[in-house]
Amino acid sequence: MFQAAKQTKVFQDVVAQIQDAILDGRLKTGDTLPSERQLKDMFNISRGTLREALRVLEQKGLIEIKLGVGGGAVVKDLNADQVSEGLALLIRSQKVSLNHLAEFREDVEGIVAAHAAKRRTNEDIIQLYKLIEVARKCVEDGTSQRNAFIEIDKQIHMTLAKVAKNPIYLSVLHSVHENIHRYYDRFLSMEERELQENHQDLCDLVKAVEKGEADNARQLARNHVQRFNQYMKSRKQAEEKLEDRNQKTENR
Amino acid sequence: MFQAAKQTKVFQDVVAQIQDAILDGRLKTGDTLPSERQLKDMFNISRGTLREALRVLEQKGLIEIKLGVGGGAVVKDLNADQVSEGLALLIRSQKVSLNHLAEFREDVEGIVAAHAAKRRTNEDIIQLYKLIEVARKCVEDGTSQRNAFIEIDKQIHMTLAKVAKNPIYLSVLHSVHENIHRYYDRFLSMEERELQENHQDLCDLVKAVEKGEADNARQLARNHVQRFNQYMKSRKQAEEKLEDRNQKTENR
DNA sequence: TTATTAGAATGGTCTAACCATTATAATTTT
DNA sequence: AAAATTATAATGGTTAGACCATTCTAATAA
Repeated sequence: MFQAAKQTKVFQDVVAQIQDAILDGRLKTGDTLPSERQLKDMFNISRGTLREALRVLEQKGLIEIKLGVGGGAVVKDLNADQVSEGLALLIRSQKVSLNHLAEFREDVEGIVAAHAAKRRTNEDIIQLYKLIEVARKCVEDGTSQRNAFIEIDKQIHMTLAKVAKNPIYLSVLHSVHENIHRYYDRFLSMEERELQENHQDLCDLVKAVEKGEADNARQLARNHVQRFNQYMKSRKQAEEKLEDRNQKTENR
Repeated sequence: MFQAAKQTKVFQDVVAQIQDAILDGRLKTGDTLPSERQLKDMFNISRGTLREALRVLEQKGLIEIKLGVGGGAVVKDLNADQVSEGLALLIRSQKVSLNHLAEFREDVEGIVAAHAAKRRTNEDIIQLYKLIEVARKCVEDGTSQRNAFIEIDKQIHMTLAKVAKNPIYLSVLHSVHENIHRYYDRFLSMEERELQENHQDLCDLVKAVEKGEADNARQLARNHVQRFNQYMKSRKQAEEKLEDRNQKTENR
């Protein structure tokens, strides 16, 4: 019902003023703010207080601070980093598990694929097929290109989110991919056959999007992600069993 | 492929150390950190640098800083505030529109309802019916209780997200509700009939969840949110037309 | 017993200095 | 003249010490 009461702390007022200027467009992406020594005089505050404000703005992802001559606070382009950071903290604090993340990804990638199928343009399709082609080459080069394939896979999914034409999905999926990676990295070693399967998945998915088959695209995307997740979970279990065994051996 | 290189700035090192302690559980929710003057000696840094670190941790939502005797940095319980703040910035910077938000909400509330139908316990159902009952009373009291109804409606949706047993949905929906509110507040004035419709929607939805009818629950949730959104959009359009007319009058 | 007041601990802010980094200009070398 | 080197100055990063504002606690007074 009510809004938070007025901020009394000086640095919060400074944060609010600069943030408003950025969000209202008075400060645009790439603009450089005056130097700290100028700003402190403009706001009539001390440098320490100003720097606390800048630190907050930096953490919010609104500015980036560069060193040296010509340095200073530069207005950043807003992206999903903040949402991502939030999710990352939730994961590290063990409020979110791999299973939660996997389920969420299945659901959302399905929806995204369906929207993409409804809204794709010719340019979108061209871009998707280009990525598919790159992925194909990775598979051809064999398992040595595993990491490259994973990267392309991610790019294809992010491109689909773009094609879905709703930036919220882009932000959210970016966060999820960024954070699910931490699980992936630990036990990722796909076999050639699995790479091929995944590539085929993506081909079918893009085809469905091209044809505008929303429901089909949804299901294919879900299956693809599900397969990926299943693979990841079985790897994780295998690793945990191994750890258990090692632990028991140590305890003898 | 690579991780960010080592942080050289002192305050970042301090942030990392305290953050790790919190996320590893060495510092628990509610714990109070030593005073700034003690901490600065422990880290062997100046108070200014320490305060920059604390500001960052505060912005991350990890600590809360209290004034006065016995004050200091208190470890906060992690919740969806950060994800929410990120989304709020995306919206205010006009990278996300009401339509985007509405679509996202329709999709996600549908999924959440479906999961809830699969995972509900008896306790969940009891809690939901209690909320439904409160909502009924609001409708009975008429349009004066409009805001109360909206609040209960939100609570029911958030409860469904809890029942879905995946905290990511809880975080994400929290963000969406928090931010869609800014649109709502401006043009919200439901008629009695509309309140009743909405209440009926919720009744049907909870019933479907109770019976475990996932697909049905998904569809009902989607419809309910869609109706809400439609209502909001038409109100918005009406307001914009009015503004246009006023503007033209002024220009004469 | 209750109300008031004084004290002390703690965060908030200020000042003034020096260090570290870096783009640019000046200088030297080739 | 061109390229490499070096100095300069602007800017963020850090430090130290002081004082103010807030708030809990305990001493004091009613």
